[in-house]
Amino acid sequence: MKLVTQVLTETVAGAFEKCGYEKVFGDVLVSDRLDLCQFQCNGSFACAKQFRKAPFIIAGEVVKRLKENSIFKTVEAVSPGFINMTLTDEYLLGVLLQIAQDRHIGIPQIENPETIILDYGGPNVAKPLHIGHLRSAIIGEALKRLARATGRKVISDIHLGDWGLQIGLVIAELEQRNPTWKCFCADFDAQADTVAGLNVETLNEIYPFASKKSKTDELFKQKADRVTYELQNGRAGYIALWKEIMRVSIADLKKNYESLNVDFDLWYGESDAEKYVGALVDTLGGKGLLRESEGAMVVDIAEEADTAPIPPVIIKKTDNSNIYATTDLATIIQRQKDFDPDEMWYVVDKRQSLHFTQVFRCAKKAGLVPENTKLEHLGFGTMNGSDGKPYKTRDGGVMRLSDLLETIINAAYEKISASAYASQTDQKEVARKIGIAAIKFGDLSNHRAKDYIFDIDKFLSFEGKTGTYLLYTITRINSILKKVNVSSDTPVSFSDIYTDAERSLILTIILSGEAFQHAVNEKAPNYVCENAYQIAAVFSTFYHDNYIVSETDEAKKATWIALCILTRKLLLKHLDILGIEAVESM
RNA sequence: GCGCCUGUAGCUCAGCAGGAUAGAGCAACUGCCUUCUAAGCAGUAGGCCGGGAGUUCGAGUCUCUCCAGGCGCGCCA
Repeated sequence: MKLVTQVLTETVAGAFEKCGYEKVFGDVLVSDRLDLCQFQCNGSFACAKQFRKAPFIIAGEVVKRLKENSIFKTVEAVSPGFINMTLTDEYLLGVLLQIAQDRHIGIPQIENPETIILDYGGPNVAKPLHIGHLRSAIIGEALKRLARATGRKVISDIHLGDWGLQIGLVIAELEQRNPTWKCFCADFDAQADTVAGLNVETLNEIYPFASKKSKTDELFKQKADRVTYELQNGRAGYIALWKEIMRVSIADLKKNYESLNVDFDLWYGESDAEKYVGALVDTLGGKGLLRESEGAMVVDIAEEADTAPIPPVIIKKTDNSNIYATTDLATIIQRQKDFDPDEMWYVVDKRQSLHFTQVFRCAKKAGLVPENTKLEHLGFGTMNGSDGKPYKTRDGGVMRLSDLLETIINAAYEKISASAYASQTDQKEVARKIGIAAIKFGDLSNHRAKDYIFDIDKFLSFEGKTGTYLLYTITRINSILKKVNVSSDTPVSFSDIYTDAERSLILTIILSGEAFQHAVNEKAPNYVCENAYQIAAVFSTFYHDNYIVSETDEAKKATWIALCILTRKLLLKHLDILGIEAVESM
């Protein structure tokens, strides 16, 4: 269905045209002065300039035409030239009913859905998830759901870091510790020989250890580089061990992402792009883009308009092994071949923006994707501690994602245990949902590209503008529906608007479509958060002012219940898009 | 050095397709649980939107400049 502002824009644009002006001046916005009106049009000012006439006069002429329209309760020209509009209650109720009956509850659908590959998550195998991985997962998941909710086709890919030096480091360290393992023998036979079993704990411990060691121990670093190269070139023993690392690590990752309610269509990794590296090098070579520089093979991507020197992309390192630009480019070839997408979005730390500039330019230059394919890096900011520096645990280490979740979920559990409303059976599950909601909403309500201060106490309080508040609002609605014995999927109807609080709620619900539109255009889930909070807050006022269960006027009561049902449905939709699960009671 | 990003209330942040009185939450202070969950509601107080200049009828929002902070700048990802 059409957005209300869109319908009004057409109406007002028509009025401008009838008055002899141009339609472009008819843009209608949600009023920023809700005390004066619901919608406004400021086109008279620009129109005044062009037609050399006072804005107030023009607004007056347009308003005269608009008054012929019965959808307005009031429509007036206000000095110095605003056009202020307020819709009739009948009209609002009509739109509300449309939303209630719309398959997409008023979320605008795109006409020509594009196919988008969404690359987020990006964890490294053999490396425990820490809070640095949180944002990519949360933001990427929300963007995926948001894009899908507005009709787009999205294919999500976790893009595992499973093929670079980090694997070489782990294998090198394993080899030093267990030199007798069969997989390290030159004559390892993948058919006959088996690999020693690994577990997550070992892997989690070994990577930080090896990484640190490589910085001080030059010989070890050289060994890791050699292992990386040999792995990428198919040494059987290393491949077999790598497969074991992958098996253990992916199982653990799946568990972690599942607990965050994050899931991927594709569990591809850098290693899956390996088979396209040959094609990449051929293409680049064939187009004469590849050149040797300081022992490495590179592609120049600097452009004349650049305000800063942009270094070339390294395709092959001095030792002929691949680097992340290589696999990213090879991955683009793979994605183009498999899905022919219209867009590729990368939800990756904003500090990598130079890297993506290089990769995207190289991809375009080499014709790896059609000219009009959009390649976009959606960078996000760092999660800092209250000291403004990257978040650390008390002892200065990097905080494990699982530890963070546990802390918050435990706090939620304590609160739940004290509640009179929580059912005894699923308190653990309810606590988990509340904890995840708190973390996700806290993250997503910040602007994506900005760094933000992560204050764990703020999350533990479960008060104010939080994910908890949204879940709480829904449980209140659930409670009412239970008391009046009405199912949440009962078809709704609305007889009238009885109170101001109600009108505010209705208007907020109606304007949700605009919020979703804005969110998807800007690829900014924080608009969804803001809108969800608005709905919940306005509902809470309405809830506080009017007692629904005890209402004796049947028509009024039925309308209010209908409002509860619709509010609940819409809030659930917001939460779903944010990747947050609701609870029945808490 | 060059480039990118950020600077809004005591704190954490929205707002940045330019519009009429700059919004939340937390913290502080007042009220409200014998009617639907007080994880709530209502209210008070708190701002030269980093400084300066410009564009505009109109700037927190656009441009320039200065200041402060963060980040990035070839073989890690």
